[in-house]
Amino acid sequence: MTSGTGETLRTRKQRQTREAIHHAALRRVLDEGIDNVTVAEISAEANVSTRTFFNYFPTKEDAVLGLPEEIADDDAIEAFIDRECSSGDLVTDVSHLVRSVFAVTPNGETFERIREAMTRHPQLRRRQLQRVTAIEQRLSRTVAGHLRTDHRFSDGDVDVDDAARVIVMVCSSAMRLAIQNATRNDAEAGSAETAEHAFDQAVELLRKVIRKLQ
Amino acid sequence: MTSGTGETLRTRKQRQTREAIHHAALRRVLDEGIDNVTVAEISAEANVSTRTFFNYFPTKEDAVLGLPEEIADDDAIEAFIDRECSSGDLVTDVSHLVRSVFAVTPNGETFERIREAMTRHPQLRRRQLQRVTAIEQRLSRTVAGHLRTDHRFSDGDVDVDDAARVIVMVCSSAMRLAIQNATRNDAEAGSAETAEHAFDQAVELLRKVIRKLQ
DNA sequence: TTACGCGTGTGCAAGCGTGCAGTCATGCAA
DNA sequence: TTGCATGACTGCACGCTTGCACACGCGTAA
Repeated sequence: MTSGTGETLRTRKQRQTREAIHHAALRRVLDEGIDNVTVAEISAEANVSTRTFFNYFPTKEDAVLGLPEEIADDDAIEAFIDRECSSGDLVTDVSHLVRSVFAVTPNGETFERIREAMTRHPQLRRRQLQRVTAIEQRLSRTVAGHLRTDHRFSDGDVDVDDAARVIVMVCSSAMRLAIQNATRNDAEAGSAETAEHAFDQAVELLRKVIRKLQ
Repeated sequence: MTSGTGETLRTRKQRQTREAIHHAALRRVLDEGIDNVTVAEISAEANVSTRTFFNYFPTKEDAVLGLPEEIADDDAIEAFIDRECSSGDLVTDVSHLVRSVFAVTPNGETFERIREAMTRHPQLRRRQLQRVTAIEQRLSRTVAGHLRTDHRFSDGDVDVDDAARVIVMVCSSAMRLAIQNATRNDAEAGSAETAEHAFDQAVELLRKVIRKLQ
């Protein structure tokens, strides 16, 4: 009965509803501006009640951004860090970790439309930046676990939990900087490529400035 | 007619109203928990309409925290940086700058009660942390202006505006860390002194970790 | 096929937050 | 003292967001 990979009817309906709400929200916000569209209107266009709207997305902004079902859980983070954190450079590793949580790139066209909406409406960018800080605590726990195996932090000079929080904070700063750069009004017609590179550039910049501060 | 320093009747009444709302909010939230108190109840206790409540504070949380009338404006920041940013160490200077925006310590007892409320209700701490990021942009502009006179950044190696944003982000991370440390549930009965030192400790920690990351 | 359990959709009521417009008090100048 | 301009307080209407309770349909085991 399922068309895809063991996808049950219930699950499929759910995904369709989520996408219907997301697309309706994105379309109307791009057409009329976020402040001229109500949740009721978006819900009507997606054929659900407003109550159902909020079952799928916690805020109107999130519906426009089309958040993935759930931010990667601890296990996913754990798996990722095991796979990718081998460069030996903490800033690089943690930066990639922070970035991975948001690397849910939908198809190109939709991505561009979301970026366009974020550029036009600061509230959307702010919301996206908040998502970064929202996961800092969870990331800190994971990073702390891995710092315990790092020889540079085994001398007891600094508390490992504190160090992890600092590192995550600094790296997520780079992530926020990248988001800001990718959604500046004066940005050249960015394209996904620019958005892809914005993060790497932010990390590189972070590294340069740290060096100067020494 | 005015009791204090050229304070007109209008101004005095305004301050009294603000304090009445703040104290009512803080008292009831500490007594009953933030989710068991409505804006209507607080407003009633302060003898104003709910509409007036929101004329003074943008959110219920802000009323509990008792935000100062306005975050220091550009001129105030400018004056401060001229006065204090002379240590020759950018991390120190900018950190003090970030900190100064929040150095509106009310009298000790009220301060302790606010800290208690923040410790008990994460929403309050989150709100306080948001205030830090909210002023990052403004601080970045000021810092960028001063970086142009810094020999380390006159070589054109990195864009001054970008560098300023990175530095402010990193230093405000320290500020956020300090706020978190000062309002942890497992903190020893902190006292204002701990809160005072939390920030310096955070900056020192930041410096150590940066050194290890090199 | 039937019957049950559970997840999902919905309406309703309440609280939060804001723009608008009307009323009233304050501050100021004649 | 009087009169006016300005700004503060308020009510109202609306939109956002959430908890609760109920109804309905999907999934499943017999």
